[in-house]
Amino acid sequence: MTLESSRRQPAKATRCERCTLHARCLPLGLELDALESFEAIIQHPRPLKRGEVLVRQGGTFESLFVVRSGSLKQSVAQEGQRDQVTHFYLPGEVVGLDGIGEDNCYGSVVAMESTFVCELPFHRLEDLAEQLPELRGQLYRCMSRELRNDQRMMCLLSGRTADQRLASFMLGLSERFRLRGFSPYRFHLSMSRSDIGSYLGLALETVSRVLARFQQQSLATVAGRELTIHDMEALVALAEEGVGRHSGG
Amino acid sequence: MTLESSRRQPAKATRCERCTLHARCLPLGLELDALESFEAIIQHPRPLKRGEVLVRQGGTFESLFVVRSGSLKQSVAQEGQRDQVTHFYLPGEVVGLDGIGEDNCYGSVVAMESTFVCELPFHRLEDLAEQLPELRGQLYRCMSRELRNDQRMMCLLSGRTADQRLASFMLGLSERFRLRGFSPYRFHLSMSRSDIGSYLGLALETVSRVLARFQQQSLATVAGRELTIHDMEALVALAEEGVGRHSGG
DNA sequence: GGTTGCGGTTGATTCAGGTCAAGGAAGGGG
DNA sequence: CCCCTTCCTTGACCTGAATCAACCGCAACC
Repeated sequence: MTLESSRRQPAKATRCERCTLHARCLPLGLELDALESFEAIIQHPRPLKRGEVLVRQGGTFESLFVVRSGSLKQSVAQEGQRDQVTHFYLPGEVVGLDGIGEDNCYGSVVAMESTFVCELPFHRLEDLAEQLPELRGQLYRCMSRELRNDQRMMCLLSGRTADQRLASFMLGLSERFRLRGFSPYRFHLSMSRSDIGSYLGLALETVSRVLARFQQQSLATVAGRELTIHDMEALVALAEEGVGRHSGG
Repeated sequence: MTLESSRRQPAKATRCERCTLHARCLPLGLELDALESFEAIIQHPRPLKRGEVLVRQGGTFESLFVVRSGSLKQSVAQEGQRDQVTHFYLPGEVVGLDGIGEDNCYGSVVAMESTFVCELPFHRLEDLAEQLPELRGQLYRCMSRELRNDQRMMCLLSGRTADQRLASFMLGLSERFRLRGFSPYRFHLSMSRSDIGSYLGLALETVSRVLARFQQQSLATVAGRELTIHDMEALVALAEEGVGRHSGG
């Protein structure tokens, strides 16, 4: 379900070329005129404020979204259970791939701070992809990358300790920021401890404690939501370390 | 990496229409002549014996595979850690979607019993999809279905107890067998306790104990690898039940 | 027939992390 | 300014599941 069109901003022509995310976004590799056709289908819902809903669980699937600035989380509400955070989305990442080929959306997607997105109505994107092999390739690539990420996540959730989960989480974010041209050593966590806990399958208290421990060990500093990584190598070693018999060795 | 072509069986024309899985397979919804073009690209590697490798982790991605009979598991080997089972594949399911748009395969796929597959060389499939919107749609649908399954799995792995994981697992298998025309109440587990444990993020001893408990509670009977479900409703209730504060309530 | 090895079960023990509880810091609204 | 709420931290305690270990059944093989 998209935002009501009455609230949409007047269509400003988007120039992907000028976008700082161009090198990491969906239309990557499109020729000039292909890019123009692509830009023509982009819509811009009004900016979202912290806590606002972009996609409502169970709502009709109509569009993919690309984060332009800000960040969002996807969470899944299940029968009689607390919401569970399944994804965080940073600028340049595609929201809604899991809705393709289904009528309705699997989870809700909520802004964690002021957030701008580009909206891509899926039927128009599909039409366009029919003519642009490059775009088709990009779509497949996005989806399979997400499949691999989810699998990595499944491995993380089943075999690793709380420390290792947090280390992997921090390294993952660090890498994503680095790829987007930000510092991989120092960045802002837009999600709460509770979101992190839900995402990593830990109680929020555990998240808090592990972060404190990392700080004692001089691996990283966490001041509120400002994270500074001091010892990347140690974090990598921790994240990859095998434990026990069941999860590795 | 596919099996060496020298070992391939002579190309027998495949008739998807005649296949019992037709209604649940990739070419679903193709017109007659489209179906013929599809059948033309199908190859048949020789049948796999238990333990044989269909896809080797890190090998070049070339093909998707559809299970025709038998079953396989995907497992991921990580730096200094035990292999982790990430998927089980039953007849009609598509293997290899996570390799699309990457040079090499994310995990290894191994037969758990004598298994036949149809091989679809991806570049040929892509060419064909260019002409067949229906096929494109089916590919997207498969991938997004897998994305949703992985998310469900992530939720299962982070918030649920051992009993709930096993209950969900059994119900998931039951449903998959049902959809394929087999009994949802009584079926064969082609995977070991250790595979189940790895998949569900549990020690194999825990799997064994929980199964024994289910038996005591008359929820199901497990004789070796023959599983009989006695109380489907109770299992559903167990699987959906909220626990504690962190995972629900 | 004995041996070896794998898969599975069961028991005893341990511990990582969940739960409960209390309180502090920060931000927003009246 | 205070109040209220939300987020975070820290401590005490408890428990579910991992670990360690012994053992059984069975099939393959010599």
